[in-house]
Amino acid sequence: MKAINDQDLLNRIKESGIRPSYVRLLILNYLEEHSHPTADQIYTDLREVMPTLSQASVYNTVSTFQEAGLIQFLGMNGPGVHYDSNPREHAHFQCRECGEIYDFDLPDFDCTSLEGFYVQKKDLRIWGICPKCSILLDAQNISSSSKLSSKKA
Amino acid sequence: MKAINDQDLLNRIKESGIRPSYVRLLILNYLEEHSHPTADQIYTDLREVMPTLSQASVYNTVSTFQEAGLIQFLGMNGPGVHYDSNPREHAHFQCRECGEIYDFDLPDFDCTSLEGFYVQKKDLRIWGICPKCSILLDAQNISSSSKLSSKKA
DNA sequence: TTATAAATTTAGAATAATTACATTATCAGT
DNA sequence: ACTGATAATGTAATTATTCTAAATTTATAA
Repeated sequence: MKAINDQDLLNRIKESGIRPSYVRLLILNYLEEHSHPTADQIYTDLREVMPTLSQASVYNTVSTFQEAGLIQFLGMNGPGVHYDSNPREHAHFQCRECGEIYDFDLPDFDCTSLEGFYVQKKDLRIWGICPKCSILLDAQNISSSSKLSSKKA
Repeated sequence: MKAINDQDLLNRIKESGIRPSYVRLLILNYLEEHSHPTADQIYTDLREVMPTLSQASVYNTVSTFQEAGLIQFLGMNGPGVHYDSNPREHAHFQCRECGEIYDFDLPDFDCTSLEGFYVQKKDLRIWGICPKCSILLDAQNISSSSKLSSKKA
C-alpha cells in the first residue's frame, strides 16, 4: 500500500475546490486502488486503518467527492450504490457471475431521437459474463456434460 | 382506474410461466400504469387498495416478474431500485430536475472493444433535463436575470 | 502562536431498502 | 377429499442510508 501523504491526491482534492482532510485522502486513495466499491466495502476495509472512521463519514465524503466532480455514483441493477473514481464519461460492464464491474470507452452513437431533452451525461451499461468467468464456466460445462447426458439417458 | 380482473394481464402472467395471484395482478397492473416506480411507491400506493399487502410481497413479486422476463430492474445512480414494465432492451433518460425516467430506443453502436466479454444485455443511461423542466427553468432564469445583475452591480 | 468562525467528523439513533425464512395456500396426482 | 410437492405470502431480521447534535479539525487573520 502506498503512503497516504501522497502529494498528488492532496492536490487533486484541493484543485477540485474542497478542503483536504485525512478521511478524504484515505477514501480517495482507496477508491483509486479498488474497483467500484460500495460504501460498506470502503467502511469495512478502512476501519482497519482508521478505527474511528464512521459510516456517515464515508457517505458524506463520497457525496462531497461527487459534487466536486472527483468521482461518480454508479447504481447497478441490484441494491447498494457503487463509487467510481473515474469521473469522466465512460461505459460499464458488469459480470453476472462474479459481480465485477469493468470500465470501457463509450462508443459513438446517435441521440437525435432525444429531441427536446438536454443531455448532460451518458453511461452505457452492459451485463454479461466476463472473460475470467467465461473460462471457468466453460470448464464446468464440459465436466458436467457427461453427468447431464447420463441423467437424460 | 381499470378493473383488475383484466383477462389480458392474467394471460400475460400465465404465459410467462408463473402462477397468477391477486397480488401479481395488482402489481403488474400498477407497473403498467406508472412510470418506473420504486418498491416503496408500489407498496405505498397499493396499500390503499389492499391494506394487507406487505413490503416483502412487493419485493418477491417484482423479483418473480423479473425472472419470468415480465419486467426489468433499473438501478439509477441514487439508492433504491426502479422497476420497468417493459422487459425489452431499451435506453433510459433520467431528468436531474424532476427525477422522471423516460424510455427511448437504444441507438446502434459498436461493442468490438469488449473482446472476450459475453454480452447479454445493454442499457444506455442518459441524465440531463427533460423538456418539461427545461421550459420551467428557462422561465426562472429569465425572471431572475435582473436580480442577478443588480446583485453584481 | 492563538483566537475565531466555518467546515468536517463522529457515534448513535432514525429511517429506508432488502432479504431470509417460517407459515400458509395451491396444485397435481391419487 | 387426501397427500406430498411446489409456490406465494408475511413477519421479522438484516443491510443500506440519512439525520442529529456534539466534538474536532481546518483556514484565516489578529
